[in-house]
Amino acid sequence: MATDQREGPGALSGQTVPSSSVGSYQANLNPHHNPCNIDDWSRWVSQPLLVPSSPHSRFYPQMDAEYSMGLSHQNLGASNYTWINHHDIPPHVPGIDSPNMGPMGEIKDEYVDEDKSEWKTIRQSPIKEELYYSGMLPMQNLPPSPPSTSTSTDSSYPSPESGHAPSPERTGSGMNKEDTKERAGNLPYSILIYRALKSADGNKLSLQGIYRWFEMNTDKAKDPNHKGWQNSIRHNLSMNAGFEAVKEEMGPGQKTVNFWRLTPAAIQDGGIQSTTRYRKGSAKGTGRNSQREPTGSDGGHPPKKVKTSHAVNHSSSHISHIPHISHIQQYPQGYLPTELPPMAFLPHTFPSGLPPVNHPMPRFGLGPVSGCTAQFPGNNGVVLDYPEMGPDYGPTYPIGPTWYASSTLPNDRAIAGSNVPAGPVLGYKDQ
DNA sequence: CTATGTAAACAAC
DNA sequence: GTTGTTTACATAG
Ligand SMILES: [Mg+2]
Repeated sequence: MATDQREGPGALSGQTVPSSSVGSYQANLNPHHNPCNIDDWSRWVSQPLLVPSSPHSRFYPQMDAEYSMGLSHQNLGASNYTWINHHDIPPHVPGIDSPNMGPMGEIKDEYVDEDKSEWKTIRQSPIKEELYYSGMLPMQNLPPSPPSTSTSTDSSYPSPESGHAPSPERTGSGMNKEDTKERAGNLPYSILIYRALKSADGNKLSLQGIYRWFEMNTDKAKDPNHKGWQNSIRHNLSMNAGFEAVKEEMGPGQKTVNFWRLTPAAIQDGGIQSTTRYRKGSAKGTGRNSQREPTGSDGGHPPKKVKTSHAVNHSSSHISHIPHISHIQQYPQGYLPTELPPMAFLPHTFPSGLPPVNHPMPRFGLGPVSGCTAQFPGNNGVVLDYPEMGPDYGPTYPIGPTWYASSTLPNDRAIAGSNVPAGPVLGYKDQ
């Protein structure tokens, strides 16, 4: 069969934590806010969390009320990601069962380092269906696109998104056909890819990012009927001129990452065109305003040269002082991650030893992230730095005026500023 | 014919 | 093994 072995769920899941401030959730008009449709936002509302001092901590966490999303660690192991998605876990009711409350409701004041060795055993979980809000995707935070005055003479797809983000759900009963249709349903790959990129910051995503998007926003990745979906995606990316590959340098000497980006034309015309134009002698679309990728030669060829761009600097100028942090590193150009490496959602094992709680996390692009830590050789700990007030990803605790550490876990070396306005300034905790 | 999905060969990493 | 490019084949409309 020699089937393309590249299919199937591999590394997955990018994600984001809804960043709200204190108390209850309310519509966030912040353009950076990720309006993902999760059925019950209240479950993700920041909750007061008293972070106890840890003898292990090198920092000096204050006892100020801290807000955590109640979910934390991400394992950035090299492989075998799998997210946990236990629907059997009762919704977390803010205020009722605080993470720091014991079975009896008592507040735990003892911090116990989590045993990460345990994570490995937890990790093995089949990817369940009906995950969260598979249908939706953020179709906002994009510069006002010019009216889709599709002037192309060729067949171009009508602007896919008619304004609204497909609603989530399909679990259980409700699911009107319209939903099925408007969702990522049976739309062709080219359009889906378009949507994926369109929804991404900078209209670009890595191949893996696109895969992830498909996994969470379409059925292609789950449905056994769609076998070579990844192959198809690649095929479309390559063949459709509406998608271009761009190399992005993450900094001097650092690795360059490849992204697939929507062509300006594709964005302007409000959509991409048919990927069809194989046919050896198809003089179709080879003409001027065609968005077709001109067919050069014939075989499996050297990857086309890709354009190079640099990450944009969205950083702020000032940096807060970070106590007890060494190797403070600021990305040369204010590394604004386009997206993060694949991450897995692991159940949050509370320090108190309570049973782990697996929150269904929204999974998709990292729009609202303004900064993040890099992957550490050997381990984990990526921290997302959100532009909004509030903690970043993980059970942060203050280590300074505007800085928060992701946790006190020995292995979580990463820290990031939080209330810092879009400060992609990172620090490493002394090991 | 056109558009789309798949498979697959094949090059370059 | 992954990422890209491109041809070939099948099929629906
Ligand atoms: Mg292309």
